[in-house]
Amino acid sequence: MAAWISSRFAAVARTAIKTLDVIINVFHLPRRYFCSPPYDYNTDDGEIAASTTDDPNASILTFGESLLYRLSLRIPQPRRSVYAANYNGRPRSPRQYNALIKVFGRLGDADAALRLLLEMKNPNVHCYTTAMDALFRAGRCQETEAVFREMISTGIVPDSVAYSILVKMYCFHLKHFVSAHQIIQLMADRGCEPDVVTYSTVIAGLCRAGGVDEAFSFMNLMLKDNCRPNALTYTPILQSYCAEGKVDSAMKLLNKMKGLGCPPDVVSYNVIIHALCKNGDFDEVDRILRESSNSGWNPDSATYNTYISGLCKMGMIEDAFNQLDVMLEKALQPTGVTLNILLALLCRDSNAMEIVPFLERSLELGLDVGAVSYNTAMTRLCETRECSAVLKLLSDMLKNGIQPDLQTFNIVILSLCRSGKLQKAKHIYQSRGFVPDTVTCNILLHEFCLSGEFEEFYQLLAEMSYKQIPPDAITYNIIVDGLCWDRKFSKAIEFVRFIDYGFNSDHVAHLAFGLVKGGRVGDLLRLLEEMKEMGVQLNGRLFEIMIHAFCMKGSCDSAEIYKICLVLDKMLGR
DNA sequence: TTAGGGTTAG
Repeated sequence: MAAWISSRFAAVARTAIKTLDVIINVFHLPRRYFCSPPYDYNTDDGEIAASTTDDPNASILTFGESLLYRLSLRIPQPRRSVYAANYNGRPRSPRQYNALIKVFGRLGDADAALRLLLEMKNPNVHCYTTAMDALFRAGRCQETEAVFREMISTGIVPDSVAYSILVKMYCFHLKHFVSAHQIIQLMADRGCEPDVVTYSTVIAGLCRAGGVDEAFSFMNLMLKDNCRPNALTYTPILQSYCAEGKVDSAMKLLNKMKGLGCPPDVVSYNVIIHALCKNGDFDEVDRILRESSNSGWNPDSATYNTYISGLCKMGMIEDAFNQLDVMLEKALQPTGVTLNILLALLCRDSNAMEIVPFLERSLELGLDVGAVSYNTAMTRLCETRECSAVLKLLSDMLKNGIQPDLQTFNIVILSLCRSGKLQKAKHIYQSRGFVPDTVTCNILLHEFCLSGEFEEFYQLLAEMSYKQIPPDAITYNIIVDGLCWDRKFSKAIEFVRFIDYGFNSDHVAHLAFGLVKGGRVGDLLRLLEEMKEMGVQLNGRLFEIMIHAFCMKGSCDSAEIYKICLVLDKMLGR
């Protein structure tokens, strides 16, 4: 066994060294950056040292203070470079305003986009629609419509772009296709003909909602209205087929598209290549790439990122590096996504201490390091219980003007919980402007259970309901665990009966574990009897979990063994 | 009008 572990370790180490070599070569990183001593951060009580700021004389901020200060800036400051590079301080013409509104919309900063629109004297239709799009991207539907109405009230006649954004909102966020259709009819009535983008938006929305048949029906309507589809109209359909595992149907449609007058473009091929990679069908990917020039398309960085990522996921690291070479030989630039794929590999195979200097150097080189890169690194550091390093990276993100996303904060909260700093985790959750999701709540609920803070546990559940944060299967399991740990066994049983109309095997497993651990074998036997009467299948996995619970409980003396036999009898239907 | 809306990779 020792020899096997030793050889396995050697293989992992070789892969890690190779990964690092490739990253260093691709991004032209001097090797010394990977030999530097561990980065300097304060390991005491989650404080971030002032060395993370530019001012060497700055006082030491606690993590909470530093974070609260940042979070209190509800509206992120505009990136200076955006202004400086383009407009020497302020936008002047409507076109400049529009470009800037678009930038903020893409950065997810709808407030900044809206502020710019409001400071304009006479915004035109372009500026209004770009601001609408920024609000749509931030999920702020009511305000999107409000800007649309405001535009009309100023006497501007909405064009197909403005209507298409409303259609997009109804399809993607509200999933109300009847309203989307009504808008299309309304615009036609008002003399504004829906174009290929308007129709393609609906088709993409229907596909996202799982309605491929409806998408085809809608395409017939589009053809009836003399609007010709293009590659962008068909690509969401290809995507849906692939998501349903119907890669053959996707391939057939792809081959049919040329004859339909809209040859597939690089994105259409990328969708197919992604599906083939997921199935491990790399021979077919090779064939498609070999024939690309004859088929009238050129692979781009996304094509190779998809391929390289697929190979990495299948553990084919050598092949992945070979494709990276091909990509670079074709003079395709490695993107932020390439960086993230390699970073994920580095996180998997290398020492966690290499990750921070790697990110720092990537930034220095001007690589497209974004929230995803930091999240990948922080997840790894959270797994290795390096909470201080996670906080250091959060600090770096803020310092470098990279907007943390919800996933970033969830990783930080998890990391704080795992290192016993529940108060600081709660501090983030309660910060002004922080919008938690199901994952945030699951992390905290689980932690409240572990630390026996049941009052907080029930309060958070009430908040989830109040804030309309939907629970998922993990939340249900945590609730079952929590009720059992709080010795509210009857409520736990009642709850499992209630979820999904009764006795989901995953939740039952949690309940069985809690009942055994709480010494409520009688309740468990009655539960198993009830399930049997209802025709619910009792599987071996459930029994394994219960035996595990008995073992965890210890004291496997004759009385406990007797109880196990009772449970086994019940399972076997005796 | 060389501005604004629909498809892909982590």
